[in-house]
Amino acid sequence: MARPKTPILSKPAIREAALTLIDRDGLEKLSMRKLAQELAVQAASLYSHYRTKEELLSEVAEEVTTHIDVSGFDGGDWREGLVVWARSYRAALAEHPNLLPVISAGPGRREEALRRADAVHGGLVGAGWPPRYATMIGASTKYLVVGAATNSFARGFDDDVRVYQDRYPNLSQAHRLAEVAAEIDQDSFELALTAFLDGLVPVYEKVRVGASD
Amino acid sequence: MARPKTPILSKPAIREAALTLIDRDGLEKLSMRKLAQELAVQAASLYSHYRTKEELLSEVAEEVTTHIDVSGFDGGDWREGLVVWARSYRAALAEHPNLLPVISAGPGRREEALRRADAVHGGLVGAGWPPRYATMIGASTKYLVVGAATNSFARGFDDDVRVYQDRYPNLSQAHRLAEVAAEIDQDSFELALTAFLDGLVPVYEKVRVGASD
DNA sequence: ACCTGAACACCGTTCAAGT
DNA sequence: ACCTGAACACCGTTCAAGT
Repeated sequence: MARPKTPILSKPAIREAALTLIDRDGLEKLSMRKLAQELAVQAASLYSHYRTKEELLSEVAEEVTTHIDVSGFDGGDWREGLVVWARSYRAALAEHPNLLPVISAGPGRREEALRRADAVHGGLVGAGWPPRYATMIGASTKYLVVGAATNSFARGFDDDVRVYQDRYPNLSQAHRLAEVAAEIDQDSFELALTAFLDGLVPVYEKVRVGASD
Repeated sequence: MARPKTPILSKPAIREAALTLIDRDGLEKLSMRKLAQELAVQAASLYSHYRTKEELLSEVAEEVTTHIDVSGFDGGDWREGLVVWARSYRAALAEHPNLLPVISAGPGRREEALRRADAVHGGLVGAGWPPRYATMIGASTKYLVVGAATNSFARGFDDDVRVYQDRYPNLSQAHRLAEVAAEIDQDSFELALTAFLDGLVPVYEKVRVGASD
């Protein structure tokens, strides 16, 4: 049975199995051999569909980030656009935390990622930001999202941080992180996003183009 | 010559060689075998000094981050403290960009990282921020630094992004990134940091403790 | 205590061969 | 076109053995 009449594998099926394994066991544990085993196939068979492991991971990352929402710019409100984009971006990363290193490795050649970057840039320019500021603000917002995801989901503190409690007294509060980690992460992200956007307002007043007031 | 009278290896020498190879060839290319070869030794010999590759990398990361400066809080000015911390943090990451994944994997058990986290938290509380806000602001600032480093040094766009220029017209400006990447990165980081801190000021006025005015 | 040589249990990827 | 079996060139880590 070297070649069944109907193909066993397909790109979507391979991606799905890969993502399931990554979610369950972590990115480091994923190997082409284990992935093949999960699909009841030989490792070499995967290479009939994906040329490299890297290419496979890149497409999985693309799939996961498809639901990032850049429609918030449609109304012409740059602040709304950034908030919707940032929150949906963060939500996408939170759904598959083990995939974060792949996603944050950059959009690479991923079509959708480039389309979204274009929409953000265009939305900001359309709202009156000079192109150079649009670039910087797009980058800055991404910093916040990716940084928040990295620190939150990649576990910033060890599980047994309590060990250090008495040695570093000021951390006594921070150590409750282990218990209320998700809540603190969420609140920190919202604080950072709000403060950042509030801080941008006076800049906008100063540099915006097409202003008549 | 199974054991020379004076040891060939030492932890600092191993770390130095590892960092040199990481800087030169990238984190992924580093293997215990290549590292051993560089030190004119067998791979197994490294395990007399470090129990795992992970432990070695963790200590290299600790070494690289030693110069992060939290002294800015000494004057009681939280804004100055955060600026000094954030800039020196970013500078440390920029010096060894290939090591970024290891550093952003979290402080783990690294002593110095915990001491700095404590200093930041204590500095913010000392300046009048409620403990909960101190935690959030410390986290947020780290988001900015780590996010900026990830997007900047881990190459957010492909080298040959120009391919997409006509397909995504609004990216025409963003594509100059390739040439002026370092400058844009720097400016974006400063813009984000400044806007974030400016946005925090009214929050501070509202929540600070020990205020008499 | 520190290093060696050989081994174990893995990797990603290639390729002739089969249908 | 798609899958197999075997191979190649690697990995991190262990361990008895040597000094």
